Amino acid sequence: METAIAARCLEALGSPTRLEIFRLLVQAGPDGAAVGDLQAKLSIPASTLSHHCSRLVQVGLVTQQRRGRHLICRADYRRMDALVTYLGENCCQGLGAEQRGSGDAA
Amino acid sequence: METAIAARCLEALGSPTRLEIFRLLVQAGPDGAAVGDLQAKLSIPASTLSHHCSRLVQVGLVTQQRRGRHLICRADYRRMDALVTYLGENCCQGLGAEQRGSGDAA
DNA sequence: GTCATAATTCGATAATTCTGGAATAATCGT
DNA sequence: ACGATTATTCCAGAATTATCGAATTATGAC
Repeated sequence: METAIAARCLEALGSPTRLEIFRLLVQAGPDGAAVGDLQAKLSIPASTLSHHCSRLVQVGLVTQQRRGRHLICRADYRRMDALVTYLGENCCQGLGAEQRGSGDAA
Repeated sequence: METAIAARCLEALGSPTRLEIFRLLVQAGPDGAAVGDLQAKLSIPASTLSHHCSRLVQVGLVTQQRRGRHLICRADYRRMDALVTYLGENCCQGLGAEQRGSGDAA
């Protein structure tokens, strides 16, 4: 993953609301969650939520699929994994992601 | 790590310039790098760079230490590791950080 | 076609962040 | 003390992002 792309993903996740949205989608698992479900849990106006969702879609962290009147959102684990891998390789003492954590804890 | 803190860290890294600063500091290793060194590599005005650096310091991803006229910056691996762990545990299919990456690459 | 539901897009305002020149502070060498 | 170096803080303007009501689009049910 290129640095510019990583930065865009990080920025997308760098909002409390959007991070929470993404977390909810991860919790929802492969079935995903409709925008309306997210709205019910987050209690924010529909238009605001829609903007946040499309931000996550734009950077590829979330995918959307129409299902009738519902728009199902799903976390794109592939993308997220690439981001975490990028951070592990570029921002963590130069170790690959697989080796972290073996040092001193706390 | 709390979600609110994680979001702040992600936002701090979510700028191409700041992500590059952090990467440079990781590359610099334990010796760190002076603000001036960063400026030479990034070619941005001193005041702008200073703002970006303090943003990273504010969220705890970077520490600073005076050494004579130089202000040495260092990546705080502890903090970064906590962030990556948070992402692994909360945003990656519910797997702990230790299990990622065993699937298909690409 | 009409109505209800689900979500987006429009449009405008508020708030925040980014940027960088100028002034200031801190430190060192002489 | 003076000058040079290093970096911050002050300040203001530019640019971006956030918020959300109202209007619009899309789909399904009848």
